[in-house]
Amino acid sequence: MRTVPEPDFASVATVIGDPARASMLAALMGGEALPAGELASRAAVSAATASSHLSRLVSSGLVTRRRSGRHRFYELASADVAEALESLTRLAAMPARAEVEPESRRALTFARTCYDHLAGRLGVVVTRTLLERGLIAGSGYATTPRGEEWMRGVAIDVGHLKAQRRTLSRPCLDWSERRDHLAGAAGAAIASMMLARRWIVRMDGTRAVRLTVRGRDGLYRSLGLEV
Amino acid sequence: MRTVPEPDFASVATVIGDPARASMLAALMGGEALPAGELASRAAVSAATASSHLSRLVSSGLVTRRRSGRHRFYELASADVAEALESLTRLAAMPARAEVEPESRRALTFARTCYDHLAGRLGVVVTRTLLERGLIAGSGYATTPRGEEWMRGVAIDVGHLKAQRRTLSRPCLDWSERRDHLAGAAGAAIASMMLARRWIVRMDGTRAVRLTVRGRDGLYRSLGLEV
DNA sequence: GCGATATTTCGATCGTCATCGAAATATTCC
DNA sequence: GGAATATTTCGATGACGATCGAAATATCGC
Repeated sequence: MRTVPEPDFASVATVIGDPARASMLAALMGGEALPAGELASRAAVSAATASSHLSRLVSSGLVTRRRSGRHRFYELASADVAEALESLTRLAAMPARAEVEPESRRALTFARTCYDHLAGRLGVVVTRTLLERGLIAGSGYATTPRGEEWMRGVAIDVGHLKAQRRTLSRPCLDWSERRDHLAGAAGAAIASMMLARRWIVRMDGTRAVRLTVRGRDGLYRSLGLEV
Repeated sequence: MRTVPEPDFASVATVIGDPARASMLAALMGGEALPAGELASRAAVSAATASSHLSRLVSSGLVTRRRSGRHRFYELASADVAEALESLTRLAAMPARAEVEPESRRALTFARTCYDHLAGRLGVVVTRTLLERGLIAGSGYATTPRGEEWMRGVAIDVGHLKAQRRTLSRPCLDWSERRDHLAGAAGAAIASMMLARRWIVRMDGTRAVRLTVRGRDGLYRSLGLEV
């Protein structure tokens, strides 16, 4: 038996691998902090079970806990966690879905947050427009000089984004559309800008976001995109 | 109970999370195909147990099987799998190691492959030199125009690399050095070039590689790097 | 302070799955 | 063909951990 030391990714994977914990992580992928009770119901387990799972998620460093009165809010610990979950999702075989989509899923497939960037049909169509306009390019979705210019035009501090350890822009597989949307620091900045300007607003209780009239207008003015 | 459908990353994580399977995957991160028996001994389990694990790895799409006589060689299915494992490793808490490193580990910490690119002290020092020479830049290790030129100079087809879906260049945390080394399509191409020119050669049975005299010379001539 | 709500701790139960040895199958070498 | 090696299948065992209800703790609203 050899005893070559290896980095221990097994323990992290075990933590993520439990169905209840995975549901909680998926809920937290919306990017918002959620209380324990909400996470319990999302995972369909008792409060007691949820509590034990949550403390494990915290002690393994995947999730952070913040107390606010009698509630305790949980949140993904970092963008690294979101990226790891995303890379696992990419590996997961996408089940073929022929069924009609239920009302509850409608909003989610139209537009939602994927941790800190935009996903769903809206995310995909915005990304396609960025490509068509030459603001991002190539299969790696690299930001072009014209793309940087555009970002500055919508008040995004590109220099600040480039200083981060994070990749500036990259594709992220959209599970409902089965196509890529834009992720990375630029993707996050764009979604953040859209939220700040109230082009999109979060719908409570889910990861879904709603496109406002102002947003429709903003997308048309800044990208020539008609939604 | 809500039944909003979510992508199923739990099942993939479960597969990765078992210690025996994780050991096998870690061994396969070396980038080479290995036979079942070898993987059984790396994971310190019986041949029967290994066989069951391996078929699960194959059916979940993480690993591919190729038969060659009475052997069966296993290999990571794609760079996506390697990237997912890497992102999990980044999340795994690195244990503080104060111990003297045993001989068996020496070669591994000096230079090894991390799936398809170079890691270890050599990987880190080459990466640092690329940064100092301005061939890659920023905390995202983006390839610069001068970097592309340098790659063409060592017979790497940059256009081909850019056409891939993969990120051209990005950092990857080195678990033995606790610093980043270069990964992505460019990192893979450089390691591949070094192997092809026999600047480095694989040491059998491990992920370790050895720097040849020719390699020392090549690194000096192409990068001015004295190892 | 008191009832209501949110969360955690405790203790017990139960199912799943990793594990192995033995036997079966496949392939090579001579 | 027959012995040796590589791998898989089968069946049985055992351990870990996910689960819950009940009780404990903490906070809020009044």
